[in-house]
Amino acid sequence: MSDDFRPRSDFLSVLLERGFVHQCSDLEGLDRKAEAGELVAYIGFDCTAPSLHVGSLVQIMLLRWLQKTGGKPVALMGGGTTRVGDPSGKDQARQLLSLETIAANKEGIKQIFSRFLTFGEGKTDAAMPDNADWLGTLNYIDFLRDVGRHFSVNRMLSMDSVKLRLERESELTFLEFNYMCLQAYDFVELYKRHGCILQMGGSDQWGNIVTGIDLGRRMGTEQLYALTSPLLTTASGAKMGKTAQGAVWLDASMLPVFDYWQYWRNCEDADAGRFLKLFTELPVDEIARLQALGGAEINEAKKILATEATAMVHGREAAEAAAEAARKTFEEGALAESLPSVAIARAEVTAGLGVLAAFVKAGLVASTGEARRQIKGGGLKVNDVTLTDERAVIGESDLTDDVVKLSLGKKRHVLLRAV
RNA sequence: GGGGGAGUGUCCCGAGCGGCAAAGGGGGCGGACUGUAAAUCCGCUGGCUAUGCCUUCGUAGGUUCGAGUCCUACCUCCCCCA
Repeated sequence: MSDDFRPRSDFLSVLLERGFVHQCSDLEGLDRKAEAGELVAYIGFDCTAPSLHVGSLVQIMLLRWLQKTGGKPVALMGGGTTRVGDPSGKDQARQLLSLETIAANKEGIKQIFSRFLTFGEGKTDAAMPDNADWLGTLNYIDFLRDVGRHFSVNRMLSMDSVKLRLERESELTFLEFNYMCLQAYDFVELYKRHGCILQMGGSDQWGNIVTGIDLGRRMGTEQLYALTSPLLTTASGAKMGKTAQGAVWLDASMLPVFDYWQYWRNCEDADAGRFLKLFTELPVDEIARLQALGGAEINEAKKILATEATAMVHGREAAEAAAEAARKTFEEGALAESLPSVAIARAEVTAGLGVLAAFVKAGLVASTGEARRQIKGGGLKVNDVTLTDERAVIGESDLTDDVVKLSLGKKRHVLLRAV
């Protein structure tokens, strides 16, 4: 990527300015296309999970910015390719999913996208095709003859994703090996169907995308383009979007809004500015000001990051509520109504609920054994009082407005609500 | 087809003379210090109705008072030869 390139299109201006671009096959060419208007670009998402998590957020934002700057975003559902699996350097071949699971996952993912993009039939309305539509009916012989002849095995063998597997002597099945052919074919197909000339994706997709461009040239499309976003890691090098509890889901039923807000609030200082640019839509000069805050003041920036990023996914109201719950919990030590809560039968409390069982029910610990260990380490609190006796019992006297607050460590809180 | 090697705590890597709930590390969680940060230090890191019981070392059998460890068969993966 050339440093002295100055984009004229809104689309690339925003992307470059906000740190979305890792590699691009031809910035100037793409810039001209974007400037001419109605740039159609796509990103593929596989359907391996019932929802999307923070790891896909950069990609989602790319599509959102495209739409905001006058382009047409296409979110390709990999209903077909999910049945194959990307080699992508992982040692383990991906588990093959059933058709029903894939269909269900697709539904969940649609929900997420509808919060970020405007769908419809208009010129800049987003579309969500599924490559199962064309891959599913593909005839093997026809595919080999029309498409397969354009692929060079020599080239494919030299690609990092493949090379890595070969070098590690880790098995790479023919099935996986074909993944990139199908993905390349998707690009050509989307060009034909939607006039899509740009494929975006994470930096690990570079090889696959370029293969698509290449296939396009051989099959007579116009010039296609590739643009990848940087692989996101936290300042200390960990992958984004994973916590001990699992992935940071963008679906409130899989991760409470409060926890989502907390995820951003707890990012490392060094990441705050970068994340504000990528995951919020605040103006960059405003972000520069926030980023410049030093010491404890950077917490203000992180709170803004959390609220803005949460508002994007869960709506402004829910985000404000999460921010308020956090403020009450951490800054006042008060009991906030909107902490994640778990319902429990009143009778259980009346009869006296053992603390070990209570924490397991709240989902804060995985087993009574873990609860015991945490108590020993001073990690569990009931209504902000550190537990010292694992045989303690929660009774009606512990309820305030039918609620007991259970805490694991300083940050994780759940309200147990008697009903 | 023939020969050689490997599979360990359901996060990963990895030690393991027949007494093993199984060394060590990474990761994670908790505590201290801070600012709900980073770095550092300390503790924890199979399950349970718990001085006991149950389930774990690829799968199924066997030898033994006792098997992750020895024997047999099978499964999976890797290497070499054909």
